[in-house]
Amino acid sequence: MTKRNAYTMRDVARLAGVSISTVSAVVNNKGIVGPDLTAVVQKAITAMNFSPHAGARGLRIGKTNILGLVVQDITNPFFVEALRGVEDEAIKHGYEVLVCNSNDQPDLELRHLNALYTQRVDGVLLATCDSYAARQALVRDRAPIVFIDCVPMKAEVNCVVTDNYDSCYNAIRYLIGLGHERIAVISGRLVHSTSIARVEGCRKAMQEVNLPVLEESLREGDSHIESGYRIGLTLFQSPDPPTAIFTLNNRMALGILRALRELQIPCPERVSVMSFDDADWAEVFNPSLTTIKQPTYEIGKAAVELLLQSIQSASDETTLEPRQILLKSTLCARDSTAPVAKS
Amino acid sequence: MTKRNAYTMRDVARLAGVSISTVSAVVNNKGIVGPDLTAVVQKAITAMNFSPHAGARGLRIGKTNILGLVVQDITNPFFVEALRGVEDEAIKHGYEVLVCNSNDQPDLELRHLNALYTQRVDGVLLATCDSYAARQALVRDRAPIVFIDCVPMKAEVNCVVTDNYDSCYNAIRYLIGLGHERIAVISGRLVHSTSIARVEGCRKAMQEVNLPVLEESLREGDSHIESGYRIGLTLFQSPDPPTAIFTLNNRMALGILRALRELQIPCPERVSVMSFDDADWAEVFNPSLTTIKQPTYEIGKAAVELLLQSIQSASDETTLEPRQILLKSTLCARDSTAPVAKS
DNA sequence: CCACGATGTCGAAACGATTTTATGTAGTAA
DNA sequence: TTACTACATAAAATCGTTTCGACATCGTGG
Repeated sequence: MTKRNAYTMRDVARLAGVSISTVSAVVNNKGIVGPDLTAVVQKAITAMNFSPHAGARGLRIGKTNILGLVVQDITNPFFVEALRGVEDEAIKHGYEVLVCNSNDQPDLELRHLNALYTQRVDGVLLATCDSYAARQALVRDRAPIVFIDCVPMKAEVNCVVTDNYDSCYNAIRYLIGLGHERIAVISGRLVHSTSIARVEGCRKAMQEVNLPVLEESLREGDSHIESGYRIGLTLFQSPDPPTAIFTLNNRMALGILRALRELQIPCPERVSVMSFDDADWAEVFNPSLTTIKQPTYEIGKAAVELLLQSIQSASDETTLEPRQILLKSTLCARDSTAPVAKS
Repeated sequence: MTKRNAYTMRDVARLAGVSISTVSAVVNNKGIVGPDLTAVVQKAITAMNFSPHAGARGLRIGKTNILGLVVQDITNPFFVEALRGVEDEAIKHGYEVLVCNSNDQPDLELRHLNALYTQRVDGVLLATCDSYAARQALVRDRAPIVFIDCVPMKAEVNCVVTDNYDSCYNAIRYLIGLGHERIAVISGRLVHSTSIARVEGCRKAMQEVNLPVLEESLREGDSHIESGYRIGLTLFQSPDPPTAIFTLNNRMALGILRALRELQIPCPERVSVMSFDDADWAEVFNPSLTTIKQPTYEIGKAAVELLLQSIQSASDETTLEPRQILLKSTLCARDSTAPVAKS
């Protein structure tokens, strides 16, 4: 069905009584075909509901007009919003987007990258799930690539990320400003460059005011609700629980809140909670949640812009210095954070 | 870059000292090449990091191994979870997925469908944003199609949906069982078959117990937070406010909850809230939200299975009766619903 | 009246894979 | 030895486009 009844340029040419190359010229409106013939061809095209075969076109011109996007976890609203930015920008430039979810599995990510290469996508956007694997080597000389959110360690690559370090530095400063001294930080998995940068930012802020950086209150989660919940429970069973918790991802914040509710610990009276990543429910929550909001949509958009430049320069045979784009976040102060209670 | 350095079968053949057809036979392991030669070819393939050009292959065999997925609104977690189901199942059968977001705009949806046809995808999964437009005509004789979630009105098509009618019937019965008589229903836009079916289910349950179906408490929203909020506000400014609210989508429930908080109306003491669509925050909310949980992942999975059958039968030239698959939902009773308060 | 760009159209050769047909080489039996 | 079967490989046609060079037509200026 798919191809049986599909009309080709030859059919159109026959119906219009012109040659194939004329049809091609009309389809790609090269402007070298006379207006009367153009009209005839156009009529034939619409009559047959003809649409050119992208695969054949791609084979000939060596370009598919498809971009690949590989994300760690499509379940995370962060990546969905980035995807929107990617898609909108891609469409604007006539590209389609092949979306792959690696589900935080490096081998699946690799498989996706290989599949994208087989499809000969013109470029790849990658939110890698393992900053230590040398992914960039795998795609080198295959297709231009731009990393988003999570980038390879110590490698000069094109990437677009939030300024994680600064964001977290500011977040902790904010908590310190409220009088908190016992601050727990719950990070995502430390194989992600994002997590590492965020933790560093937190550390810096604490050290700056000579707060002891409590290793036991720096916990590594896995970005899912369960880990936040579990860590929350143990954190409050310790003899000297924190007065503020900063989760480096929004779903772990949900876990913390569940733990608090279960333990009947009032927020923000006894403990302040703050989270990286904003979400639509954050404002409606009771108490509404203080968050750091990333310019998520813009990350996707900027990444595509960078990728298209990269593709362009590759076809020009010019070399382009890898660019690192850092985007600023916003601190959304709400009700889940409050000055530390006197004890 | 993309194609400059890309090796072809000819290169592999040259390196291995065999003919192109032999390489092809090895790549598609047809099992007709001797074991020793196969080894030689394999070595050449890995040495060159060769991977076949999907476009060329597709051109020849008339199959791209790509499926298209068009959704109304990728921002809605429902579609993300369905997407996961689609992708996992697609990968399992060697397909890639081209994801498109129509953003609830019929013209954008149409544009996406045309683009997918141009790409010659082997099949399309469509969550249409307008049940009244005759989308199926547009794709007929182009590619097999399976509708998910939102289907065209009065048309015999392949589709996979939740049993919306029954789900809502049961939901309202549940509220009635708690003693509620003044029940407000907030639907999504009534151009979606889902909304229509859900409203019908609600109506049936109310009529069955001779509850007056209050047209003024049946409000049409647009599935976004704002509309829930706005409707919530007006609903409680009416002289005789409802004792229970059932939103037919989870984001509108967020809007309702915001309105309740702003108006200082306690839930569930003064009003019970219930929502279609479960979400990860629903359980953590305060009070935790009673929801109807759809088998979202399964919808995606089932849709791909159906689509692959459809593709198969199309290439067999056999005809297949359109199938409608109805999946059951689950009622998750939590704290936001309670017996009606005595006044 | 011829030479000459300019303009507009066409024919044919790619692009990289698959598949059919043809060819070659052994091995077996008459 | 010859013929015939098997089997492994080679060559060529094909899929639907794009694009380059060729060709025809025409008006203009010499």
